[in-house]
Amino acid sequence: MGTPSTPTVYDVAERAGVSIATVSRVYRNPDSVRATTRDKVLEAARALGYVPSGSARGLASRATGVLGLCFPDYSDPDAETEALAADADDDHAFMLYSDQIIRGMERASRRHGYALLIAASLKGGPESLVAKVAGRVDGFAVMAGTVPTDDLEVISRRLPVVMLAGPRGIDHLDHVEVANADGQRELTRHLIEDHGLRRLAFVSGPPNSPDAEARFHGYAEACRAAGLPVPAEPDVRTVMMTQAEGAQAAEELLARTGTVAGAGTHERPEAMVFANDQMAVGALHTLERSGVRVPQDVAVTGFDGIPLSRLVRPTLTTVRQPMRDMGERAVELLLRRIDATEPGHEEPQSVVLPVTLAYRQSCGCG
Amino acid sequence: MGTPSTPTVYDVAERAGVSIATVSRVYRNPDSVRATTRDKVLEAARALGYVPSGSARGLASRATGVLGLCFPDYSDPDAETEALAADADDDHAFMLYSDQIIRGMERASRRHGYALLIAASLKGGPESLVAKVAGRVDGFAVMAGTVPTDDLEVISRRLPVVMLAGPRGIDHLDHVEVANADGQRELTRHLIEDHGLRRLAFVSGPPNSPDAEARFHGYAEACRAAGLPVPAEPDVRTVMMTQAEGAQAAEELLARTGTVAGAGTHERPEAMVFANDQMAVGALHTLERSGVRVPQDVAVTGFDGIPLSRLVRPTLTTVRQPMRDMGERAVELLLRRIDATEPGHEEPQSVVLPVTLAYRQSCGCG
DNA sequence: ACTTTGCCTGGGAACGTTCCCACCCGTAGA
DNA sequence: TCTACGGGTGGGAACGTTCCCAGGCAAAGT
Repeated sequence: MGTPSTPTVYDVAERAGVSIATVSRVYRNPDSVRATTRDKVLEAARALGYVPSGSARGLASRATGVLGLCFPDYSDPDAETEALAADADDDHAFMLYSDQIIRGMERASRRHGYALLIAASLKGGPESLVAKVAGRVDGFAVMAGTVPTDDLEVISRRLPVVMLAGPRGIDHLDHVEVANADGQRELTRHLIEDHGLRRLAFVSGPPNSPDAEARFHGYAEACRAAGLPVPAEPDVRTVMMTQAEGAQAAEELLARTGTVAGAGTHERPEAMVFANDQMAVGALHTLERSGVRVPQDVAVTGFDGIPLSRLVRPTLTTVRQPMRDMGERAVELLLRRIDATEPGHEEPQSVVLPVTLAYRQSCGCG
Repeated sequence: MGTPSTPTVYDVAERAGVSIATVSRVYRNPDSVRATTRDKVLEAARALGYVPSGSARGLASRATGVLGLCFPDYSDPDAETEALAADADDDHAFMLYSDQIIRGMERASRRHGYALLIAASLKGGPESLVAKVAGRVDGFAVMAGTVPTDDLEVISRRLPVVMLAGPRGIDHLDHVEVANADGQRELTRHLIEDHGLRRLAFVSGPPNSPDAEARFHGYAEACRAAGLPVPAEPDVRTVMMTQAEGAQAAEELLARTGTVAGAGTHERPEAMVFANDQMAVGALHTLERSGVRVPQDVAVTGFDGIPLSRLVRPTLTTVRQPMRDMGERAVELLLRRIDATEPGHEEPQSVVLPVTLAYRQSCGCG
């Protein structure tokens, strides 16, 4: 009694001389309360320092008004390396994917009256992360590889989940991705047809990276379309797709140059096509050190369109991904499910966002 | 009852043949339950697709495990203008302040086992924003000018609130800010002493911007220290501190050059000191168009250290703010309050983060 | 064989809202 | 004057957890 640590509807009701139902109404549906009563309540609330409990409300109304986003741990291995092309302590000026997606989701959420709960996966306890978010939102988006599939399977039975940029993994989930194959195909076509390059090499990531795989397929398709030999496998595969690995991959490709046992002469590729910008940037450094000129001696391309791609010299030809749109679309998909008043489970929807090409110096354009 | 839309502890308990208390224990304190029992429960939960309700938990335990952040609406007037120095559709590659603070807070929150709830203030309903967040978190940070002071006053009586980068407004709040005056003073000293400039002009924002005011004070102090006339007011004031206004301010300063009625000859300033980077960048454009060379004819400096400041030509000398640290410190302050087991209200704490100077081309360095 | 000591587990009261229902009462229609 | 109607309000049952308190029971101590 008296003044408990945090005032509740009861306290406000008592002070205003009304029932708790009326207090609730004042906040939920102001128009249904007579003006004078409303003012009394508001005044009491102000005096008491009353703030409605989101938890209690969420419990009673079975809706939180919050959307969630789970993304991978920020600190990627390149976090520091990235800085080498810029002021040392300025690297945090660049946005990561997650930042852009956050921005997109935040915008869209806000527009629809939702708040956004974000949580990066902690290597430690996977369960803790999801559990924390899942129980607290009306629906959420997951960046690929953030949440164990098993957990996702369970959770997605209870609330809307949309998968971002990944393999759809669980087949009944909505998901949003970018046109990886299309982008890579077009970029490759550009190298072949517009620049007349013939000997290409593709550097990919691990086989379990759906993005990298899709890009490789686009690359292979372009080769087939141009009548070039169609590779069954990427020329090089890396594990983490980092700058360091990209540098190493470039080295390896250069090393293969020359005579190769049984295969006759192996000429240096005219273009190194990387599955992401990070690797391409790493390669750029290696090539420069080796005295190989880009793009005169060899063209280099990336994928993603990270800010660094434009700062590096030569500027990197790449494929830009609309990460922000991705966030926005994710929200739309979630809301569609949430608003669907629980009736027929609609077909899982899959959105593929178009990418845009950035032709810059490293391929001979710009 | 059969299979209600969403399973609860009761359903799990029933299926596992235990009490709801045990189910709860399995999630909250696994070690307190015998292994075999635990497995039964987990198995039942999995089968049912059970996800603990965050709302219910929050209600019962009076803690949400979530920290909040309210920040101003993203879409600033310069959003598009910014792009003019870069690829047209690439402007979203740059981080805004809010992004960096989000990143900082997210990192720190995660480290301490909290999730982050973010919400930008919607011009429309101010109440709705805060109410939504406030009731749902254990404490939150507010960027200056995002939440009406009255609301803040009420809310801060109920849970920890820390003010970011603003006037502390309400005096019992913790707050975090950067050393605006120090940075501007040092930068100004640099112009005067290291470059030997004498005629400086300061372009500030509106009087109600505490940041801009603090910077002006630092500027004035440096003038006094150098024995130069101490300005009582900035030479120019803008309203929104945008690029456009910066450009206009530069024009105005140039226009003042020449004979001024009654004031004798008014020489062109040797340095234009802007209270933020946005305005400085705008000025750079104007000066270039006017054929005024930077830094030969006039030095230009900004404040903030936005990514654009390094991309623009000449590169902009500025003061970098550690926005990310700001987010981290904010979290620390919040946790301190939260963990304080409600006893003596500690003194409100005020953290001032040091800034770092970036001497670049626009002042004659770099 | 009889306590004592703990480990596990079950009971049940909060936690602070929302929302359906019922109730009161003044006004308009008959 | 009586009935219908409807805006405004109060009562009280959920909502799904957590957590304190007991109680049961087996292993260990006397």
